Amino acid sequence: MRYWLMKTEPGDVSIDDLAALPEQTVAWYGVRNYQSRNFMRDQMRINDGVLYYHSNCAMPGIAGIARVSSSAYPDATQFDRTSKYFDPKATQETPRWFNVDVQLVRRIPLIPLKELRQHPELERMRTLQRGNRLSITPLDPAEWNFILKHLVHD
DNA sequence: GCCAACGTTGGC
DNA sequence: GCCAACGTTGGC
Repeated sequence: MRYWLMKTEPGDVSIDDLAALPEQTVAWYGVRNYQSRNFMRDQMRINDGVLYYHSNCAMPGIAGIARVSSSAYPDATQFDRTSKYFDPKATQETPRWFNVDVQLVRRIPLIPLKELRQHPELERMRTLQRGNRLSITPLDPAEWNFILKHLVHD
């Protein structure tokens, strides 16, 4: 079992949007970065833990706990000419982009980025590294445990 | 295969 | 809106 941090812009799919979706599940469409794609396609398994992160907004931080709820399959938006994620080089026979489904486990009071940076236990977290822009990053089990034990308050 | 130009990310 | 960081593209 692995753990992941997955970024979303709340203007796109916020934690509240996710909670309102059928099965509280969203296809993690639109990833167009090979490293992030490979994490989904090659390493994610059903029930992996996910920290649902709000980025590019007034208060960036962890907004909820989720889980991987499907294995990877071709991202439908790459074939959709009307989508901004359309990829003319992708075909049904050889898709380029894959996504998993992500299902909400629970919303939590937001853990702001500013707070994450205050804990030495988390200083090596990929997402906190200078210059990191990956929208999907693996988490150490120790980081996951620390966050759930010490930073999530009901 | 190099690398400059360009586009995107995302915190602030 | 700014801008640093970094990934991708494409000419050569």
